[in-house]
Amino acid sequence: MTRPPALRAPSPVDSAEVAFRPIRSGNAFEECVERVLSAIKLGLVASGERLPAERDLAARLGVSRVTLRDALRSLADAGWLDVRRGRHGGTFVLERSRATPGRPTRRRPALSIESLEDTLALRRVLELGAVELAASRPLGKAAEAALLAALEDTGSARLDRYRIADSRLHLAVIELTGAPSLVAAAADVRMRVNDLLDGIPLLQRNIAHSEEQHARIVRAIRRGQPNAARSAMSEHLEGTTALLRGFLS
Amino acid sequence: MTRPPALRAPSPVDSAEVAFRPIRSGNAFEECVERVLSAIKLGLVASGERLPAERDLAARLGVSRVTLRDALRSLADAGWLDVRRGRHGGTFVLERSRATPGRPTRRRPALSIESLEDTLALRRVLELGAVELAASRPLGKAAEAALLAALEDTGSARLDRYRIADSRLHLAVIELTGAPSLVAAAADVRMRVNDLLDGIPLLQRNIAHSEEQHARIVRAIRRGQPNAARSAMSEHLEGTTALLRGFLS
DNA sequence: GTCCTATGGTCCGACTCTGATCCATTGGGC
DNA sequence: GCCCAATGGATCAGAGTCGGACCATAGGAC
Repeated sequence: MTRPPALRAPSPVDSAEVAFRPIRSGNAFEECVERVLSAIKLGLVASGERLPAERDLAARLGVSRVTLRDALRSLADAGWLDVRRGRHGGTFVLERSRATPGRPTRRRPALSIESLEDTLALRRVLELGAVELAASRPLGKAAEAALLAALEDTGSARLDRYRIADSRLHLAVIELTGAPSLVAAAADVRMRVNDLLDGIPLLQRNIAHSEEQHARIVRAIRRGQPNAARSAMSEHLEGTTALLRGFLS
Repeated sequence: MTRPPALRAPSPVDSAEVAFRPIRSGNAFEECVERVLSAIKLGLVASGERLPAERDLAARLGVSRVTLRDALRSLADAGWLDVRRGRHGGTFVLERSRATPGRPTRRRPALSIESLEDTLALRRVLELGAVELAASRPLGKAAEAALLAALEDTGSARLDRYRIADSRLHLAVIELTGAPSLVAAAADVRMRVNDLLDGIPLLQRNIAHSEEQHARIVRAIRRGQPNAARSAMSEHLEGTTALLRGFLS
């Protein structure tokens, strides 16, 4: 079971503190960069795919086109995007050949033990709850196909692509709940976990282990077994949880 | 069990849609109003209490003092706050005598059946996960006292104050997890639920029923019984879930 | 080959928000 | 009684952001 380590006294949280937390985590430009980068890193837009047209994307993000363009240009400069004009132009996600890792670009999040436990707790709650809900709903043909495709992808992904395929699979599971807010929250927390994992080497044997667990999770969902799905997911999350605790504490 | 009604086909959710959702739900002014009002409506600052000083609050919210002041003035105009100068001045939460309900002020959220189910699903996941986690952690003296105090308050709250006391108790439970992100997410979703409940009459007999369930939840937490806590909470949430589905669908 | 259309590229005037500075009020300490 | 400290009140210059209009490019339809 994933429990906060041992019997550490529960650190109190004051709701009033939380109620007055910052309204926005940065200016519009930074948040645009963050969002688009997240979409790429979580595999929500695949390599080679086109982002929505600037006018469209700006409208969806609720941001002016000027601001969005600044963000896109900054990502293009950093080697994430390729921007092309013309009839069938657009903004395309580049193959991320790990060739431009020079610029860190990313503000590293605070790595305190508290924020680590905070992130892990939220992830556990969201992903366990979601997988349970997903397994207790009827599974449409299309949804099942998407799920299986995502599972296949993690199986065939090479080491440097594994994190993306893994994120995509987890989000595919959560999409099955049909609850957009749940997907959004899970995507956010997953980015936080990925940022933490960036500092840790990924081992081939971890992947093999993960793959068995992924298969179990998907099987339980297809069979409509919420409890089995939940416990399989719990075991699965335990892997990265232990890994992160070990490296960062 | 709280399940989406019957076997309705799962509405697909596209992660890419979710990834490009609006970056901010309004301008800085509106979000300040929203936050402060939430803190009041959720009972995070009680009637008669003082908000943090403007300079302090502005810094915490990550907003300029001018903007925050606009928001506070607007809330004072609407009868929520009393602003006083001088040595021991400040911004105080007024007794909300239900006397100023004339101005709706609040933009009513979209009441589609999808957004209702979305909100309920997220609430269920967050609150069940949180109560389970809370019950599986050691309970400090101070935390236990706070929990019992919140439970007392719901018991003695009159009908027009019940919603606040109820919210406060639920958040007190979630605070026990020690995970600020979880508290923040739960506070947000709870505001969404409260907005929905605003359109529905509150019955005395619903309250009596709720109180038994609250007692069961708190008992399970104090005894360190995660499963019991979870199922008590599940049953409890079922109440408003059925109520909302009935009225809004 | 010409035109049309979907896309990115550029600029401008208006509005919003910020950070800083200084003023006004009030109650307690000395 | 005087002064100080903690608070709200007010103003301004500058940066950030927006909405809209117009330009540039490239491929497809005819």
